[in-house]
Amino acid sequence: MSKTQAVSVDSVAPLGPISPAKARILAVAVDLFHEKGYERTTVRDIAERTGILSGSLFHHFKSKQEILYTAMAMTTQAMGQSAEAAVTGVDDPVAQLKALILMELNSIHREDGHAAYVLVDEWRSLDPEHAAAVLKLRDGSYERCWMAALEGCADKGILKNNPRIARQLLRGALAWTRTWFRADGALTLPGLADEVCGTFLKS
Amino acid sequence: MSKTQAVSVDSVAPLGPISPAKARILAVAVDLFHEKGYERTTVRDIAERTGILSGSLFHHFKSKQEILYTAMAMTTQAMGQSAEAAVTGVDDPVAQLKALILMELNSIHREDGHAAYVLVDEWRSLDPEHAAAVLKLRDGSYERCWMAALEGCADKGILKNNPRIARQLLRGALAWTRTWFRADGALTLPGLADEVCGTFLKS
Amino acid sequence: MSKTQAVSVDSVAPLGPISPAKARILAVAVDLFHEKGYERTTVRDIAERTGILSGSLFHHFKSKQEILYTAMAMTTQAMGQSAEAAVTGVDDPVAQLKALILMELNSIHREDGHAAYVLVDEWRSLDPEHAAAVLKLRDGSYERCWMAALEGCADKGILKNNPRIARQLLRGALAWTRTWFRADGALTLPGLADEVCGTFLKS
Amino acid sequence: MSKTQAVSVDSVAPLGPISPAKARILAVAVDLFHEKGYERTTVRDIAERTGILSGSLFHHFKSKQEILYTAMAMTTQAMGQSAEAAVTGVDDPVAQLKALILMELNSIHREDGHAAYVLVDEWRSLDPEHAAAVLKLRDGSYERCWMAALEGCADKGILKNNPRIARQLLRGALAWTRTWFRADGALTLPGLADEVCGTFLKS
DNA sequence: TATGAATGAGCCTTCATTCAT
DNA sequence: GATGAATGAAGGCTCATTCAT
Repeated sequence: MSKTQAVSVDSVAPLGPISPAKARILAVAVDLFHEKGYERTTVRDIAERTGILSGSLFHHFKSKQEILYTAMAMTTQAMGQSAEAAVTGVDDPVAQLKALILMELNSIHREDGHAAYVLVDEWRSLDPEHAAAVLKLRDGSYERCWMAALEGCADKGILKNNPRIARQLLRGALAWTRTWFRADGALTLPGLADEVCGTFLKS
Repeated sequence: MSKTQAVSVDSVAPLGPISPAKARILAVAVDLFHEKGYERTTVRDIAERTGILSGSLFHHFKSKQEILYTAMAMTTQAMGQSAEAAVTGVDDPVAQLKALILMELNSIHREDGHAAYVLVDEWRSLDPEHAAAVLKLRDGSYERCWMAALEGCADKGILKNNPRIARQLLRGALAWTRTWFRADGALTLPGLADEVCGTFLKS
Repeated sequence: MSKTQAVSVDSVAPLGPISPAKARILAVAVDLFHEKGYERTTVRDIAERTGILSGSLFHHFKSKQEILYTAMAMTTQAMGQSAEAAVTGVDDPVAQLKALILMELNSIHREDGHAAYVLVDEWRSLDPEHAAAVLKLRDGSYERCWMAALEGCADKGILKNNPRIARQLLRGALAWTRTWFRADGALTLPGLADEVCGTFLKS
Repeated sequence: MSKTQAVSVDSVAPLGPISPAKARILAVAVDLFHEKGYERTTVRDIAERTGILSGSLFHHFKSKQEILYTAMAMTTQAMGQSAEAAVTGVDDPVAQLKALILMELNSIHREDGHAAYVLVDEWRSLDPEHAAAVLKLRDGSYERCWMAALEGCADKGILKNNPRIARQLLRGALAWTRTWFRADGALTLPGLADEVCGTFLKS
């Protein structure tokens, strides 16, 4: 996917250090993007909820777009690290897969932030250059973990689909849980993870 | 979901007759929404590509929002009819499920319009009242077909998941294909439909 | 006043014959202008309440402005005739004055139309040329009657003010009654007319 | 009048502090409303004459309507204060009445602003809620002064009419002077005030 | 005469961004 | 770093008027 992009990534500034002020702005922005969407969230909304004035935002980010990009890039990095952590020291590909599914579900449904939502829902609001930069981050780490686990399962002959296709079907199915899943007595996040894992593996 | 909505649907005008002019505007709008998203599409964009002036749009639709609503409602109705057609005369629940999966994939990937994309991607741009009206349309027909097929499979003991969960996982997985699936020699739409169907059924 | 206007009246078409259709449109327009004001009344409002479509209005009047002008000019003419009728055969200037005051009050407060309101309230919405034409109509007949009565009173030494000033004070006082006077047991229109007349004459 | 209004005043923001920028905008707006009327004055007109761009207006006022409301409310307050000042320390009700008449005429005909014109002429352009708020301001102070003076005259038996009616007739007569009175050698504002006062009192 | 789609200028308002203080 | 007034380009929508049918 990213290989077919003709867009240069060089013009996108790398993720600099995140000061506490920046972090607060990002947290607010992510919540707001989740509530109303990027386009309908104004820079004033973000400033107001952060407790500063709109002009001050631009001392921290040079544009609204950069806020979105930073949020997505950070989330991507964080999820990459979570993925690495989830599979580190786990040899069994089935266990790896189960861990990754649970990790992705946790990212989506965690209560203290909506960064993973934004990563899916606001993709189209990201400029092509920024999108390419985020994709590059994602493919480097997060997706590598997934493909390793899936290919491990395939090698053992227990994956129902081709690993590439399985990955895409899984991604869609998991991302969509944000619209319907609510933890309750009957179904917990780990329970859902097990169920999804079982679906994609031969029983 | 729709049951917990406090929003009244009564204020939303029912879908009136679609004149040729309206149909042309809708087709253009759907393409544009797909290309750039609802928010970034201006009424002037729509008018220009339709070949009329922006003021003329408002003879046919009383607001930009109504264009979105009409497009979504029409697509929902059309998909409901396609779903009914797909299962009519088919008794075997597995065959029904296969037909519905293929039908949904066809809706998403048809070349002459992007209405199904819009139905998924622009959901958040729809006012609560309009959203409730569309949901009502969808639950009445389209989702009923799906649940009948899935429950049929479950009754025969060959569905891997609870029907409700299966439906949601399937919906996410299928909708997401819009971002990665491109028909080529190796994988056709019916081939993908078979593969997805097989994933969710015990082999 | 009209003498100092440099505006030519020639460009304003004289009042042609008023067909029944025109009359109905005018009646509706006057009511609407009274309810919402000229600017806030749309040509579609007028058409709708008349029971025709907006395009059809322009077969009867060549512009919205012409509707206003026609309504004002007709009202002016009608009030001129009422004034002539009120003083015809009356010799005593005090009786004339009383009759004119009552006539003006009746015009303002009649129940079957709001033409006199419009004449006062929408003056500023009238183009200078049309305004000059209406003024000319008014000065020719209506105001002549008033001045004759007031000068008659002055000649008898019973008018408190200079006739020109008295006329202006009276006009303002009477026009303003539209905002506060409501007929009830205590105060009728003839009663008010008597009271006003008494105010401006030495007792 | 205001008692029969069902409109709540609570939703109307109280008059905040008037910054110099706001004051300049208001002065310009009032002049423009006087020249062309509220409806025909565009926010671009106001901005241009103020020397700013149209977008900047909305830093100071949240809508065009709020500009009108603020102008009217300020004028109402100012006239209330003028009225209090005019009668303070004056015991004789005739002198009070004379002072109030002159004060009202001065407000209407002052050369440095047309606020009092706007107060009368653009009443109908004011939203019902804002109108109720202005009425409340007016009845609290301005009208109280008038009624006190008129009732004082009535108690002495020298007022020709019932005080309520006298007030309304006076208001109409004085407001209308804006259309015809021009100070010249023959008639000055104080001269006119005397004349009007004499009209309403028994000689 | 009536219709109603189309016109196109114009309106109020929003909003990301800049910059002097 | 923070402020908040100012910018100026759009944006959605309105509306008097025209005209082919």
